[in-house]
Amino acid sequence: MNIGTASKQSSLPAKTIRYYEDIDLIRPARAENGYRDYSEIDVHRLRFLQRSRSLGFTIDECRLLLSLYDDENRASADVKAIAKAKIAEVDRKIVELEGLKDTLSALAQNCHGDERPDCPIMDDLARAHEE
Amino acid sequence: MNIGTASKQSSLPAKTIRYYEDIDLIRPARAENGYRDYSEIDVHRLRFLQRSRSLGFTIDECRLLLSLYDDENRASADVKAIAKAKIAEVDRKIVELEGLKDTLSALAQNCHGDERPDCPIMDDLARAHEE
DNA sequence: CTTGACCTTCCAGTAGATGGAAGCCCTATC
DNA sequence: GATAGGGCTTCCATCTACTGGAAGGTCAAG
Repeated sequence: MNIGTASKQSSLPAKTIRYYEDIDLIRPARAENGYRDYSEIDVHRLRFLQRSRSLGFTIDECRLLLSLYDDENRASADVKAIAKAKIAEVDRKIVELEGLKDTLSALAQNCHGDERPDCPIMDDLARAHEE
Repeated sequence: MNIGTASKQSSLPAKTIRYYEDIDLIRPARAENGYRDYSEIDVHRLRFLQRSRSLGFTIDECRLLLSLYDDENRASADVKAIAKAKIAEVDRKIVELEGLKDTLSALAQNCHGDERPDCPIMDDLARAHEE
């Protein structure tokens, strides 16, 4: 099938699919006219990529997951380890963002937010950890 | 002062400071030998940038904040609006990451994580919203 | 035969830096 | 005066994961 069809079936933009080919994530056959020709298996891999990317795995992690996907003898523990590492990473990001939110909220709360120029947010940004 | 000193005083790598100059965020004087020569005011701006970047403001937002910083007649409401928009953005990201974490956690929990190859995580990635 | 949708390649740009190479400049030491 | 080091300069490349667009080939319908 052509890239447009593969795109619909995998929920990936055609541009992205070509890019994935560029970085050696997937290598479709070519039809005689030079068009890419995707098999059902290719589409499965594309969907696999779509799903793992949407779950926040990086391209390199996807590469690793794909190789495990291809490996009949993989241990599920290997997959689980990657997932757990990703969970920990997501957790760290959440904590970081919550800290950020608290700081910003505290600043915004103290700002009267009117026509006057004096502003605690600006003061904080300007002071910026002068000791 | 030289860039090395400005770097220490602003907690920004010299590379980053040069980059900020490249994108017109700051324009230091030049000494006769061609070295960048930072004033106290420059360092304040650098610290301002360091702090606002660390609070998650984009470069363009920093640019805007800096112009407000320079504006004696700014309204604190303008600053507060930017901060509130950023808070909302951070909130959206947190929600998104929490959804991600829940999905990943559910997958990981169902995976026995041993030597056997069968793995619910892989199954999910492979199934990937086939209807 | 033409139109329009689809496909191809290639090049550039996004955000925000960061790494490295080649080459000055400055200070200290011998 | 020579030299060694550290710091400074510019410029170019690289990273992530795409996305946009131009120029042009292909295909099916009317």
